[in-house]
Amino acid sequence: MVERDEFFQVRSEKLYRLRQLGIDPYPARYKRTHTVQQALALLAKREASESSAQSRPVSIAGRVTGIRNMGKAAFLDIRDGTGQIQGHLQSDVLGSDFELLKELDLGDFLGVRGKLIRTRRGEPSVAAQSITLLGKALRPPPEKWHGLQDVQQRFRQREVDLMSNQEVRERFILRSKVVEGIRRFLNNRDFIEVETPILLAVAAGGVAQPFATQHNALSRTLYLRIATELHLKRCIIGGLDRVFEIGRIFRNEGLDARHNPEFTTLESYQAYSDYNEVMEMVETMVSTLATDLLGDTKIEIGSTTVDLKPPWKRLSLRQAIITYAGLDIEEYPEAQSLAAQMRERNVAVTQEDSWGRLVDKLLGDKVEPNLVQPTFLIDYPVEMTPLAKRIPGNPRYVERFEGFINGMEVCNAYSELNDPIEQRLRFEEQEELRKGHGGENFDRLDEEFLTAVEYGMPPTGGLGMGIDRLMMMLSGQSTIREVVLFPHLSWSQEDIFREVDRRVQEVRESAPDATAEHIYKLLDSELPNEVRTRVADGELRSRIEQRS
RNA sequence: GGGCCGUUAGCUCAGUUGGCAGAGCACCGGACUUUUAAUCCGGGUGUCCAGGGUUCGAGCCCCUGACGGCCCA
Repeated sequence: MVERDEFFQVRSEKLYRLRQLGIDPYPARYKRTHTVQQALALLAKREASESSAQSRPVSIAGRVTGIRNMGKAAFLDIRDGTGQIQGHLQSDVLGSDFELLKELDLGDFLGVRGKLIRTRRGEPSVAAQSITLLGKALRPPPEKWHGLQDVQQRFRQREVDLMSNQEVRERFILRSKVVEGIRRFLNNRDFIEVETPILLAVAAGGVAQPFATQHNALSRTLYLRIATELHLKRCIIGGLDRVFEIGRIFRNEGLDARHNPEFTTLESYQAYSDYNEVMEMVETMVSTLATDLLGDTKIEIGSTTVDLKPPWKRLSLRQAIITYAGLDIEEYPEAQSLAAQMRERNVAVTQEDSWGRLVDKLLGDKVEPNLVQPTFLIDYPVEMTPLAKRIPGNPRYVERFEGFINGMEVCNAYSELNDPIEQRLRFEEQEELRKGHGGENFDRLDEEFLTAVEYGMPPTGGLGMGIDRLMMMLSGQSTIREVVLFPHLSWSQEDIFREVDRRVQEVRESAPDATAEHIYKLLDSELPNEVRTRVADGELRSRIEQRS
């Protein structure tokens, strides 16, 4: 629904007047000769050479972010993606073009052609010889000094956030550079980038609930991937010795500061390697990114300083739990006895928790918050990790590590299990555990993957890294929403009304004779709680009436 | 799930003891040919989150709910 407020009205009228004057407010193209950055550089270069050479006019284009109107002259701030420059408009120079200024608003896009000058106050400017409207805005930008602050609106209308908050723009430029840096790093190490399917018959390779969707032509339920792991290993099996994928994965779980239902991961697999080499790669990669992009391995996250310089601390999971929880998991090999010990330490546990789940809770509750400086926790119990290889001589543990920074998990890696017989058994164990612990997530048996491993798989070091969490760390943000351009949010009020209207329509179509009262009663009981509680009775009734 | 804080103009925010709903920016009208969050003169544009309650009178007090932020689980 378009809001027709005062601002919209006034700007619409300007739009109409412009068209009356024969001006196209949305021209198809404009011949820009310089970006703002190029124009500024050109001016600086000319001034440095102190040549008196006559300057040629340039054409720049961008959004009008400031207007200082002096009557027969005006100064406009023009911003493009590379920077901001001032346009100096004078009525005696511009003639009829100067009339356009009356219809110009903050937020409009404008082309300015003229010579580069520096004003009396030293501001680099384009002395306009002509101006061209490139795109009229019908809504005003947010307050120019504070920008858009409302958190919900910032995420729901990220474009407004981006246009008004420079640090937000810079953060997403950094994100692009981080991804680019990872690609370059891996390419330099002879990895190739591949793309694997998102729609799958079995969402395996991780421990999470998948989203389900429907393939109409095949009459088949498909799942959105929860990991890229199994297909990447099939690439390794096929002889692509070093592969990686940076892509979106989907996990059907709640939203909070660290979780978005879709997020980006890097997974890499390297044949003839193991988790020790992957550890080396991770600490080198992350510290290289920090040095290249932020200029230092020391980064500020809130009030703490984290130093990403290698080597990172290595600590066995068992030892970490002994240190931070005062508990040796080897002394409590049964879920029941371990749970009892955990209760004594005020860790919330349930009767149904599996042993692996309990260890995971210990890790999350007692260990993770303490791992502020970069730390690799290594060697995990086999129960928690169906895809990793056992440690020779220590078969209760697998060669796995997770990297933690600032109390947050940022990566997970294994010496990959390449024994097809054991891999099948480990998957079957997961299926068994699922039967005993219905409320928990376990990995799923993927027959196509097992067949692939049966063709023979080299020893391989694999890595999964959360790009969003890496970005949180590198940009010092405490929520994932600040590093995802368009994060998922719960129902907006507009969503709620749309959903109500849709359901009203649905009922009417299936039962054309239904009375308003009947529809009300039906929807009152059938609307999902999330929706029903956010529609007042009167609102619901009036929306039903509207449709009758 | 629990605790704390918040929701007031398009945006950023004030709002006294319960007594005519405010400021800055933005916007509208006017002045102004080198400004820098331009300046000057004039104009307040509102479902004070919603619904109840107390009261002569509620933005403010009470209850319920919604939404959001932070902290805890």
